[in-house]
Amino acid sequence: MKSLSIKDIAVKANVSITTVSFIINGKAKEKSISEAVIEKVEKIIEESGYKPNQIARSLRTGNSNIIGLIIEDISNSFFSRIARLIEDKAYKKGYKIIYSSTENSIDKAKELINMFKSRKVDAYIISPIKGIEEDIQMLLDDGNPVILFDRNLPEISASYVGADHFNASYESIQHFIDQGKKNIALVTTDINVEQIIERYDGYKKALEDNGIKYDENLVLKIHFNQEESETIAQIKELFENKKIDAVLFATNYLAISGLKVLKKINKKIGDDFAVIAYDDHEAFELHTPRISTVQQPLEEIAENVIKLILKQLSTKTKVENQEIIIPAKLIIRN
Amino acid sequence: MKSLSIKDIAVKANVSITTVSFIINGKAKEKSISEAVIEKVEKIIEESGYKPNQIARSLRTGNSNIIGLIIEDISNSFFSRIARLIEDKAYKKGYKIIYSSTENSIDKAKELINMFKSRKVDAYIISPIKGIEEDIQMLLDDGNPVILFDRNLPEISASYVGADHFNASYESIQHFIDQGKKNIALVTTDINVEQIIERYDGYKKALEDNGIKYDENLVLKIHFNQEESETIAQIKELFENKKIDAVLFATNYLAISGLKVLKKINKKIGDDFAVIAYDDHEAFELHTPRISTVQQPLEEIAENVIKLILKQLSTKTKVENQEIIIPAKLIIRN
DNA sequence: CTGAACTAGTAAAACGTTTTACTAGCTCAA
DNA sequence: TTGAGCTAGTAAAACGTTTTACTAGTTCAG
Repeated sequence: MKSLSIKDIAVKANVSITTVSFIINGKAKEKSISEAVIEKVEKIIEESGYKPNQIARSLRTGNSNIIGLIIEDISNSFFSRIARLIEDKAYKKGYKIIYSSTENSIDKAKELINMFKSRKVDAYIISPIKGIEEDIQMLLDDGNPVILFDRNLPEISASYVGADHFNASYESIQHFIDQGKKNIALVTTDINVEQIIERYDGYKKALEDNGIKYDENLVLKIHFNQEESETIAQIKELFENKKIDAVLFATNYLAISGLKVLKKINKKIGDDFAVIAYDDHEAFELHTPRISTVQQPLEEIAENVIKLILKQLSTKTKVENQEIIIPAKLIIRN
Repeated sequence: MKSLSIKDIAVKANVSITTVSFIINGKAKEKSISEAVIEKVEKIIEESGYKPNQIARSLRTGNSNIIGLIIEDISNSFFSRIARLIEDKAYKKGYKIIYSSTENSIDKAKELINMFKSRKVDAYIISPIKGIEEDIQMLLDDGNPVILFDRNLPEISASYVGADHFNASYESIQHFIDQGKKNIALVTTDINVEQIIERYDGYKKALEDNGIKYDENLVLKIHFNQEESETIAQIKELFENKKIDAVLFATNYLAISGLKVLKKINKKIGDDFAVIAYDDHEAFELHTPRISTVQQPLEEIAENVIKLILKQLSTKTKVENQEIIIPAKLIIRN
């Protein structure tokens, strides 16, 4: 069944298309359409269930009321929670989200950007990876609102919202040291993004400031999209063959793998072995013993992302770029 | 900066818009465009980085290459994992996903359907709630491909993909009984959807078949969008005041709350108290002791959803509705 | 040498909106 | 009495494609 068009409404109401359009868009008053006509048309719209074709509208106006969200993986709870918060807030302002996962692939990320571009999304929210700087720069050059989050790209001057990874990591290590730990491991990924590097830098700096020698054997860089079984094997090897009394996991899924290893080799978390995980996860609170964690302020991140987006969307003029760094919280659980 | 249009390409190549369009759409051969022209135009497109405007294309052709996904909550790991799998498979076929969460609100669900409709999505994948039957029926009447998943709506004859909730629940209870359990509780939600009802029916039938009297005091129906603290209080009340030796949680988030309660009141899972959770969650494998779970075959569900969608999209003619029920797996962990 | 069939393309309509520029009739102050 | 300003609208262009129907020239069988 063909759906109704504005023309059908116009014919039914015996007025011009223009008039109907003005009424739909709330410009009736300003364009001096009489009350009687407004009522008549509105009634017909109501009764017929007519809904304007957004595609035609987009084509004409050049904006889509859609915000593109590009993330690493929607099934990662960090991203899915952020996505939900962003969706909620965007929805309230009449924007819809169209998302896609990059899986850390540069090609896929580039493709997604092009896809969104040809779909004329109104704004881009991107958790970027290295290697797509050029593409993002093009978006910016074309005057598109772009907000980076979670990971920054230093070469790009776009607005950015993210947690203070360096300090969170630093504090975690400091906490270990305050507890008397000496052999502190870091399990991180080899993916070359700012936020991971900052976590690494925080680790290193904290050791250094406390006069503990950095030992590269205690840093395990996991290849970012390998099978979990391999990850587990590598962590197992680290835990079994190195003298370690504390470990910081740089992401929640690494921590999950790490906890599986501990279970497997029957190593207990306790006075002589401490663990902190980056990014909270339901499993951590339930784990016995409970796992300490660095909590990113998801709500605040989402809030700020949307705030920046809306600001950019509402003013035609280029807005000053802003970098919003929000402290992360170290939650100590025992 | 204005982006390029097909017209710009046509002018540069000194051919007509039509010719360019034919080339873009791979119809050059069939429309007998010469090899020389094809090459020239393709070169210009390549060099200029021209990408067709999908909005104009959608307006003209009437399809968008977008699939609308309506779920309860993207931040629930069951849905985010399904979403990811669906996204992957759809992406390979050139479709993008636009999703939204209903939060179990009928109004929001209706609104979302309208939104997707006015965006002319090519197909709808919906995890529905009661109360939107009419709206879904309208989509079907208009000839839109619609696949329901996870939850069926008995009054609607659309294609459906989901797990066999009744049997999974039945088997879980049977397992408890085989272990000698007598006082088996069910913690479920009061949300009125097929899949939850089936889980309840399976619980009841298993008790009945084993000659155990159904006791409504052992069934706790949690209001679906209340604060977690209240949920915890209600479960605590159940665990403390009723004689229970086993409990089945009808969703993973209820199980998470339940496990928190057990931790709080220091009740141990073991020989005299058994737990099974519906829908797996990373926390369950890591929990001490590990939590047995009913695993839904996510991959298979996503696979079948996409298969049905693609089948409907590829044939213009109405496809026979299909109901695909996939067995769920009871994973016993100790 | 004719005209059917093929080659290589093109002009223009259509998709459903928004928006600009216009009109015809009226009022009313100078 | 005139013309500026208001009222209540409308016609048509434009957004960027796809697609239908057309053409002008060439080939080649009969």
